Amino acid sequence: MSTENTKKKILTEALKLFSRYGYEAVSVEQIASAVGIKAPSLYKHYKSKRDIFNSIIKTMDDQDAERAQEYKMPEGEFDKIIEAYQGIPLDQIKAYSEALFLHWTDEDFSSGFRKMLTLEQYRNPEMSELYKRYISTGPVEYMQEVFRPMADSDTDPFQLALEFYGPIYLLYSIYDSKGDKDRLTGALRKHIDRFAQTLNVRAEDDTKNE
Amino acid sequence: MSTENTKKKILTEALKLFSRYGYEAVSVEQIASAVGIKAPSLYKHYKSKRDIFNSIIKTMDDQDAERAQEYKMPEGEFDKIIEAYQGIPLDQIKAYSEALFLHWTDEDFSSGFRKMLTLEQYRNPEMSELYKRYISTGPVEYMQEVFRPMADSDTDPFQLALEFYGPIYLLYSIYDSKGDKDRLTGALRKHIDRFAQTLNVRAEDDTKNE
DNA sequence: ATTATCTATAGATCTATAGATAATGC
DNA sequence: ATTATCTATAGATCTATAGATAATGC
Repeated sequence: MSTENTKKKILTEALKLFSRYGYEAVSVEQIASAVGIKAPSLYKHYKSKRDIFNSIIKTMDDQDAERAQEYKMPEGEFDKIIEAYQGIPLDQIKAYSEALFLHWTDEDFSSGFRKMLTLEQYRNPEMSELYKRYISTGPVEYMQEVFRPMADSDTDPFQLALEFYGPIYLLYSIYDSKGDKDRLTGALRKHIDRFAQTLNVRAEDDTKNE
Repeated sequence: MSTENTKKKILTEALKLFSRYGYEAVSVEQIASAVGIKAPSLYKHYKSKRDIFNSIIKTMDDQDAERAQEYKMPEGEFDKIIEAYQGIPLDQIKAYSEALFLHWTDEDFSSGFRKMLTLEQYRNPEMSELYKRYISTGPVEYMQEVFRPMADSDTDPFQLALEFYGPIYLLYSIYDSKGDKDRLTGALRKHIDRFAQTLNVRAEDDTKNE
């Protein structure tokens, strides 16, 4: 196998192990064994165990930047992003949410990365930040901005974001333990449909009461 | 300090560490140091590191059984429990959910236990089962049974359970990173109110369309 | 007198390096 | 000729035990 392939395989096998047992619980020997080499051979590719871990995070960062381009999401300051998303149709939010769900569950690397962050989230501020950004409060804050124009007196954006993203966040966990891709994607679609319907019903209700 | 107090302190300090770093990443010396003794002294109270871990789980099991009594929840077969809960008023669900939320976030032992399970959930089947039972699919299945009578053609119980419990499950995670108890308890209450309101609005809507 | 804690340490395991050997590429 | 892998091993750390010493309770 070529050097580059070995280096890549070390990364993916390490992620597999880290995402299951956590960084500290995985030995360099376990990683090497999964790759099919001896532990000392790893050090020709990475200068330390921590270096493998850091490379995983770097890889995710790079893929994330690529993905942002691919989805043609607005770039630049956070303020600009929000502005650009104010007029977004719900259909687009739906397609985007579904893609994101499959990304964090069905794709090996991203799914492993999410699980790894889940296991490392309480350890140190950097891991906590990454977990928040990708998986927990990040998406909530993002949806909050998306829903801001739809909010009224008794439905603040945070509440809407919570009710939109909560079930999705829970579906990640259900996927981890049961993993019926089609059923859960169906539930996700239904959830978004119902969420949109509720918003409409509420809006009509408000109009009636005026 | 008395023997029993030391034994208890070892348990709580170990849980604090396990819930932050994960079982494998915590050394016996770290636990001992948190208690204020040397590592070998631990072995007068617990026969191994794993024994401490098992005692934590045992303690949780016992507390859980006690709590079930305290809340006067129906006991016995799952079928019986469901039957007994069919006619439950939403106010009671609300109070129970709030108590459960504070239990898993605000109480040191339960909150630590939840975090520990979060970190151990992918490692082995036993931990996976406990995580599911207490935190993820367990509550979903439970709410599914509670909502079964309210379901109709386009709203299956799973969907309702997902939309009810999803935001609560997400609030655990938000609590872990931000931890504003009052604000998040408020959001929880609001969520349950809105959920109940939506059910009513939907029911009215159905009647109108008949 | 009994029991909790201590120091010392055995034995396993873990990360990482040194230097020998095998594989690969000009 | 260069580079990837191997064996051997240093040095740190980890769990757990043995036996000495200090603290506690009749």
